[in-house]
Amino acid sequence: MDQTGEMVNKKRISESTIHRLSLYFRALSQLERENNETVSSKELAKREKLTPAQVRKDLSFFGSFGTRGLGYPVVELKNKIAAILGIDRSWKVALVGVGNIGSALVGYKEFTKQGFQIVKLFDNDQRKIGSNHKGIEVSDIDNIKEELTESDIELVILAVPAAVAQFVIDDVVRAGVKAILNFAPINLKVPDDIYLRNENMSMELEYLSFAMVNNHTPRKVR
Amino acid sequence: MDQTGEMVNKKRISESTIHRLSLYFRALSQLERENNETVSSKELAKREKLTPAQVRKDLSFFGSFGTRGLGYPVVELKNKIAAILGIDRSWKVALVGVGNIGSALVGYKEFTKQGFQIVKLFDNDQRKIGSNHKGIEVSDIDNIKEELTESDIELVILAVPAAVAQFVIDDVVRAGVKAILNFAPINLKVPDDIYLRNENMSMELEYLSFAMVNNHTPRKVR
DNA sequence: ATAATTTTGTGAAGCATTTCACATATTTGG
DNA sequence: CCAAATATGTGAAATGCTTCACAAAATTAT
Ligand SMILES: NC(=O)c1ccc[n+]([C@@H]2O[C@H](COP(=O)([O-])OP(=O)(O)OC[C@H]3O[C@@H](n4cnc5c(N)ncnc54)[C@H](O)[C@@H]3O)[C@@H](O)[C@H]2O)c1
Ligand SMILES: NC(=O)c1ccc[n+]([C@@H]2O[C@H](COP(=O)([O-])OP(=O)(O)OC[C@H]3O[C@@H](n4cnc5c(N)ncnc54)[C@H](O)[C@@H]3O)[C@@H](O)[C@H]2O)c1
Repeated sequence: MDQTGEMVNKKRISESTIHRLSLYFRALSQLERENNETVSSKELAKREKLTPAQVRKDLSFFGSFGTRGLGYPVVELKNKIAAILGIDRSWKVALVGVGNIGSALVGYKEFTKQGFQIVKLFDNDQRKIGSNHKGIEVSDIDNIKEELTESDIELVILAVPAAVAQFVIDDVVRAGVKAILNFAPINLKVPDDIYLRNENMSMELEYLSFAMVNNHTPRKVR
Repeated sequence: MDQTGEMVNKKRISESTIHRLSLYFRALSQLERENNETVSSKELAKREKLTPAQVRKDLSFFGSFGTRGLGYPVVELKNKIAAILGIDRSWKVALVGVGNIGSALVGYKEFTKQGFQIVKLFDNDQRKIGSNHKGIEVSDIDNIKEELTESDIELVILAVPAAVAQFVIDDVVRAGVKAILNFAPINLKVPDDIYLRNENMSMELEYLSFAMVNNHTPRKVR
């Protein structure tokens, strides 16, 4: 370890590589359903609109999983990637803000399949507190600190209005949660040791708008 | 123009720059609400966790909007960025798939504020066709070609199950739409002249999972 | 009016990511 | 069993993106 507490010699993996691992995982799941034993970097690349070299380079950061002349074993590689991404286990998730978007996310099967289980809901609306969504009772946001602290929830999805998002995330952080996915269109301040990702749909619409107005030729889609 | 029909000498603007323009727009909207006349690249950067140099470089691709020693005029810059992004106008949008996520998106105020107006809904579920969501009647997907062709809709949000997404997008493309925002977790095939963006929430959760498991220190949040 | 301060705009340098290209390993076909 | 074909893994080159650093311009202070 060095002074910052970081592993020395541990290669930096880029955000793009991690995102592509998700794509590989998705393609491999499909290949498995189609009963393919092996897959080449060429085929894997084609399925996610990438290049074969990119696929091989990405995988090479984590080991060598293929056989020359043959390709990669589908199921084995899928499991390896799941382990790398940390989705070879289940994560308990709490969702804060059971409104339009929050309700849509509760019970989204794809999350559960990937190991993300929403097991707790919070809101501050008296009409919602105590009500039941997909078998989960909505808790009072005022109890979030106690309820999260004594739970094994490590991840929170934040789906509250932007105006209150900073206050709510402060509570979430105080409750000891280290990873947060935020849907509010605002730059939230959190301590350095918290992993925070933002989902910003307007951004993608604006990208499309820009592309149309400017006849933009993107290097690639995302 | 060169052989490909592209403007020659038109600088390639990176995807990252375009996404940051959205962030600048958002920060400038807030600065306007706070009655700030001007803002420096330093302050703008701070508000979106970027660097001042990045802000200035991004803006410099499109012109020189600031005053040395003073900064950028808030309202003027906001309008300039809106024009660059193409959101200084209104875009008519159709949404296909009025399910969990689709319903959440209909009537999401933030979209309307940025000029994206959802004016048409499509579904294939007989129970939903004819019903009313936020004042919009749900149309039958079977009529999409005619209804879109004779409309001024230029953008489609696709919120149907992954299993049918390719068929539905084929219909959307045939109807002449050139820009699509897709929520289904699948790589859709479209002709080269179609702008397609994918919104993939699992990817962000998986990124968080990877970060936690690997003690990942990201270069920056997104 | 002048000096000190602030802040932009931008080439150039530095850094990160992607693509190339090929040695190497393995399979496939005869 | 050998030759041809296939496909990985990876340094090196190419490309792309971010940060640096500073001249130039404007403001602010005296
Ligand atoms: N609706 C969409 O399609 C959409 C899309 C993208 C992003 N978003 C963002 O997601 C967030 C939620 O949007 P929405 O449309 O679901 O809004 P919503 O008003 O339907 O839901 C917000 C929920 O948060 C709850 N809430 C409010 N204050 C709270 C607090 N202090 N503690 C706990 N809960 C609280 C409300 O009671 C409500 O249930 C917003 O930030 C919005 O900008 C929404
Ligand atoms: N629910 C979520 O939170 C969530 C999050 C991220 C992504 N997604 C993705 O968004 C898509 C929709 O998810 P959902 O949860 O809203 O599902 P859903 O089943 O609630 O909604 C899908 C809607 O599409 C309609 N539909 C089905 N086939 C159709 C067709 N051929 N033409 C037109 N409409 C058709 C259905 O009738 C339904 O109303 C899926 O691809 C899903 O993976 C959902």
